[in-house]
Amino acid sequence: MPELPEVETVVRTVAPKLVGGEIRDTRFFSTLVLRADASETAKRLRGRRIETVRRRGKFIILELSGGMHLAIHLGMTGKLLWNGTPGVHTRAVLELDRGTLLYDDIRQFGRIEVCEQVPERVARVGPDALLVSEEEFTHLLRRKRGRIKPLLLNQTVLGGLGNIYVDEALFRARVHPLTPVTRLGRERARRLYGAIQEVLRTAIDCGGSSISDYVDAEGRAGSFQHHHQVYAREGEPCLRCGTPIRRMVVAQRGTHYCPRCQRA
DNA sequence: TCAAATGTTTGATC
DNA sequence: GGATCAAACATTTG
Repeated sequence: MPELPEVETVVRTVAPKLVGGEIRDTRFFSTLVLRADASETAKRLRGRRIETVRRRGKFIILELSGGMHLAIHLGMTGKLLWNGTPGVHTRAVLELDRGTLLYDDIRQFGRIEVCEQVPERVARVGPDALLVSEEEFTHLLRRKRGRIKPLLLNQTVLGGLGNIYVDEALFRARVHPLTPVTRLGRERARRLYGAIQEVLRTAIDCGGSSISDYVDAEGRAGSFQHHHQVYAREGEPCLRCGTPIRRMVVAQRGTHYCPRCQRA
């Protein structure tokens, strides 16, 4: 489910419910999604007030009273649900004074971490893809080598992009996924920056992409999947030139592109 | 039965 | 130090 637009949507829908609330109790039905043991995690959370809820890349950060931090990464199938109904995939429950927050995760690639400081893995996340300036973005590319798609997926380089939005942004910028960053040039780097901003902003306006079962904290699906131009469109005509969209594997991820609009 | 799925980490190799 | 690649994690779906 979750790349930057989906995580942003979750944060926006869950923040008004959580901020100001107090964590009364917690329940964990899986140790897999926890980085520390359940009783220690519970102890660190009980009685804390939630002061802020924010996003950093694909992480959701809850700042709690006493300087405690709760970091949630949704992995591939994680969901936060406000006052939802617990089911077989419910891995954690936070009971607040004003309602209940469920963490559901089918595949359990997501992680919940509670510590005094912002966790190191969160601190390592690069500039946020939505907030980065054009200057910062092009400067960042100039210092790197390698192919553009793996680079954009690297969260320490740029925070928030995932497989869907990288493919969509590269298509809109007419950049081939295997293009060496060193050969991008000023013009295409600028185009890529613009495409990333446009795709992310439009996707957030749509409440994200619901490609399997993604929903926000209130159970609402997103609609950006209807605006996908290449992702999961293998064999279908390119919306710009009519050439069938191709799929290949790059960085071990399914990669969708138009062989005509995005020349190698 | 096999492949693929919105992600990250780890270890091997160049 | 980096970049690349494969494998692993766990579950569902086609």
